[in-house]
Amino acid sequence: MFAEVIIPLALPKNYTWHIPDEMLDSISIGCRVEVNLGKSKKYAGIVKNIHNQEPLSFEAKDILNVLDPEPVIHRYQLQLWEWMAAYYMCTEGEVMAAALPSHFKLSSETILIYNEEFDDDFSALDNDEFMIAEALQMKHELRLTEVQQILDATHVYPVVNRLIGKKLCFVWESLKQTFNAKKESFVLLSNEYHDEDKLSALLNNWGRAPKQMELLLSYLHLMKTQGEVTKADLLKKASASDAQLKGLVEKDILRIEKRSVERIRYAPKDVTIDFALTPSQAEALGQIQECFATKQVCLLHGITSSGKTHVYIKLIENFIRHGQQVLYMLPEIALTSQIIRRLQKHFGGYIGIYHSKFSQNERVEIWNKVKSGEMKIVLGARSSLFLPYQDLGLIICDEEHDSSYKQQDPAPRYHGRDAAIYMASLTGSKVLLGSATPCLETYYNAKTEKYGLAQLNERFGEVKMPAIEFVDNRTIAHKPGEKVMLSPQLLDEIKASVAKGKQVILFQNRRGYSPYQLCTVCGWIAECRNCDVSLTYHKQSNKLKCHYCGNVYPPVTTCAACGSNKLVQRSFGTEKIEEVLEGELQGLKVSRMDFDSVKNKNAHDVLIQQFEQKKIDVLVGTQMVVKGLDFDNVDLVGILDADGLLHFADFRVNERAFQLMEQVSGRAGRREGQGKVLIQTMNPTHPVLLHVSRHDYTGMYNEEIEKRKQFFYPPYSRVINVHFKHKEREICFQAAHQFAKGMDFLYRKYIVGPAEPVINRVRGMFLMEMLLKLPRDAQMIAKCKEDIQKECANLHNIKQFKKVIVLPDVDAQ
DNA sequence: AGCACGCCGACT
DNA sequence: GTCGGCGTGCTC
Repeated sequence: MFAEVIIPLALPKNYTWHIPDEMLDSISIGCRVEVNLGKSKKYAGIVKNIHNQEPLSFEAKDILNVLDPEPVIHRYQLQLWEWMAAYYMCTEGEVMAAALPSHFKLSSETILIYNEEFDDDFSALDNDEFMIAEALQMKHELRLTEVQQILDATHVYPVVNRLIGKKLCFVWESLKQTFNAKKESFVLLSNEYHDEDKLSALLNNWGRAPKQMELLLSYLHLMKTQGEVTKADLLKKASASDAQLKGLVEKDILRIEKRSVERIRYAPKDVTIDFALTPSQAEALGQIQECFATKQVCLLHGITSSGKTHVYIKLIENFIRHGQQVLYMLPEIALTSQIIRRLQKHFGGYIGIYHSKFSQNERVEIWNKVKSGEMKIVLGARSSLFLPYQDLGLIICDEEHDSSYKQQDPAPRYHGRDAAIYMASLTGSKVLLGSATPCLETYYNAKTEKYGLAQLNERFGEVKMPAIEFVDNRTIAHKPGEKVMLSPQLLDEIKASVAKGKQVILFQNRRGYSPYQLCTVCGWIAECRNCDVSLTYHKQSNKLKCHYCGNVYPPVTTCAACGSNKLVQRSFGTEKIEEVLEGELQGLKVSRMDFDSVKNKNAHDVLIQQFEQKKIDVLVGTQMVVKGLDFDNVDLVGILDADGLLHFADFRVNERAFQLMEQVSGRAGRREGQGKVLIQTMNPTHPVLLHVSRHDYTGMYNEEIEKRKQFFYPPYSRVINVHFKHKEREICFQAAHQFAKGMDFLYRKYIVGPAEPVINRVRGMFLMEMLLKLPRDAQMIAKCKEDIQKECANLHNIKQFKKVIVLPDVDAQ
């Protein structure tokens, strides 16, 4: 018998291994197996299929080991992986790499083992060999990474090979098992003293060691109050030392036991729903349930602050009362402790959190609890789709319009929402998409009745939608060529709001201090060495930063082109706004929330809590302030540079700009009274701004959908964006054109480009892009994906294009 | 992703 | 003349 095995590598197809007879009983589809790949490397792969067709063109190697007594993933997950690889044009191995917590993805490491028969004569060894030999003699085993450290070099194979040749050591490939159950020491009373009489006798006849007696008494007290006592806890609460405890253990009064414990502390498992839905929420819930009777997917279009979460919570309750599991997906950065706390309050220990900030050990723990069905609700980012749900009833995809649902860089470049809908069709689950500003494609699907539609048009507690006002930047005095940062109107409004005890959020979609530094003499701009972007000056660190590759440069004081020192800063980022505000509004507390200010794990939460507790008057931030946050006391929101949101060459700009502004506006006046939004712009009659001012999603939708139809963009077409990357601009350019020529024959009328993107160089690689707008014909799209792959092979057969990287991005954002 | 094989420049 | 650089291709 043979097994088709998925290896977490970008192999073009799955490989087949032979199943030794003795493993036939223990192996099954979905198990991990240990296999050899290449000369010595070992991997843990997943069995996708078991069959008896002997491969003809090669001899299958034996499987070395079956690593799991039962499958780690379900059959439907293998189907999801297969679909994802085909749809998003990557390998199943790449999907596997994204899907499994890395502790399941073992790969071997080389270990050197000292040959004990060696006669310890190191005289014939050279310097490097001697250092390794010495270390080996002492430790008997060395990992290859340790050898690299000792020699301070990466290329250590020659030395290792010489040592093997001299029979000083041999090598061993070992799979590293990396999941460690967390162990904690518990303190227990020896069985003998469970007898009350013996215990009191012991205490009454206590001789020396008063400290030990004190500790014992503390222990007895803790045990009575808590039931279980850990060593760490006991020593801390009794402020005792290790030695005292050791004394008691040696006298066989106490004993210590190591036990595996859960890393994540779960709240008690109970459901508390302590609110009632408003009539409009109840109606929306009714609509959703009605939709689910006939449709698999339903869109909940609920304006900001309408209490969508309450509807979700009721719906979740329904599903888990039927014993089914629920996945609640959010974009990564909206997974704030605010929303987590809120759900935990209602569902306690039934809820598990899964996203990138969790350690690999924690992820394995959640994985297992989801698989066993113990965990009923998962709150997570897109990757939580890959967890092994055993009975998934519902997937909620909140803020479904958010573009960060689409994975960008490593393959699979999948869309969390779309993959969720596909997965739901495999598991027979329902999908609820939620948004105040649905993605155009989604709304289209709802309008054409592919999806159900539920509406929530009333803000919670009858809060009015904020009033939108524009500040016409053209009427404000400013230096030519420079942007208005803070208009007098805005400053006055800020002061007025704060005077009323209210809080203010200012939104600027740019971090840093100043997005570029310009030489006034010759027009030179400081740029990144690896990317075609201008560098942003960060005042706090006094550095220039590239926001594309993260490179940091010292600040420039003289122009690199003409040597003048007349450098000015153009445009402005969050950091500069923060500084200027602090100058303008003496005595007000201004804070900044962006990628730079919330780098470490807790900074974000700390900032939010400070804002909630009104320790901050004005919060300046990027996108981050828009997502997943809910503040009661904000009555003014300022959008500082609306034009910056409207000037991108992308068919989704208008949609995006509307979504962003509408979401930011939603932060104003969330509980009482009417909030105000002040938008600074050079173009107050821009159609998108008019729709924003009326909170008119449908108006924006109707206008945009017409354009999509006219220019054949989604939802009327499907787009695949093919990226080309190469170190040399010319080769990249030619390769893209060569590729397009190859596709031209069948797809002429669907090709846009190829063209150089606005940012034409990232991390030292030049970029080209070719967009395919394909009709919504599944067969044609499948054929086109095949042709892209073929054309890619053709390109790589031409020797100057061998190293051109071709990356297809299906349903590109 | 590794790792082996193979072809060209700077050293004893 | 060799050692070692990394470009190319294969792994069931």
